[in-house]
Amino acid sequence: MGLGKGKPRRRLEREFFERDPVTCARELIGVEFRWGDCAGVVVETEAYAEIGDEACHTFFRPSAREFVEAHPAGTAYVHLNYGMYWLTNVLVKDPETGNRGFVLLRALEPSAGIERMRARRARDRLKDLCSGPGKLSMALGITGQDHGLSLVDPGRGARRGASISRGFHVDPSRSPARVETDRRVGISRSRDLAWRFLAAGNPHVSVGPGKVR
DNA sequence: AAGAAGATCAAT
DNA sequence: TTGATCTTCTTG
Repeated sequence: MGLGKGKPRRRLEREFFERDPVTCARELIGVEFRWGDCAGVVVETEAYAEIGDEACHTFFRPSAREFVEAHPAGTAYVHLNYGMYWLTNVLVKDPETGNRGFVLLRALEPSAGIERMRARRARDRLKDLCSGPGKLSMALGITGQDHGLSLVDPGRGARRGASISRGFHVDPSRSPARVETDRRVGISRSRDLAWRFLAAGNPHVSVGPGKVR
């Protein structure tokens, strides 16, 4: 469906994810995320930090701490939430400062493979396809099978036969996105950290800014 | 062995 | 506002 046939695109390399999670989360806004024959522009993210953030899985899950140790920056961290929905993250590790954590993908504006997304989601309206972390994982077909896959080494990772077009792509000539900052959604600890980032005014987000208590 | 909590979603 | 659904971790 025309993927890769538009403007020139550059894949984000591992170095992009070798920084602190908050910076990464902010700078992923406006970047295209491709997954096989589907893609969307990232319009909402959240940062989670290994240290000093009680909402991060590393705070209460030993297995998450082991995952951080065992994998390089740019690895997919996919987990099942509430027994029903897969949530997609990217592992971030800054080798300079030692800052480590995750960026949660919370919403995309669909840009390719839309019919496929509609079928997976059983929804028609564009805004219902990827406007939440569980929704976007479902729309793209991301599951626990993809936990541990590299998003920066195409063709390598846990799942055999995966598409080579998995990962983040930018148009180098694009103007920087206008980004809004807000508190994170659905957490009970470390509520006060303003580590959620949104494409300003974009209708494809999960929850608009200012609506998180 | 059992219980609780959890980065959600859709229907009521 | 509530029910669905299940893995990880903690406690006994």
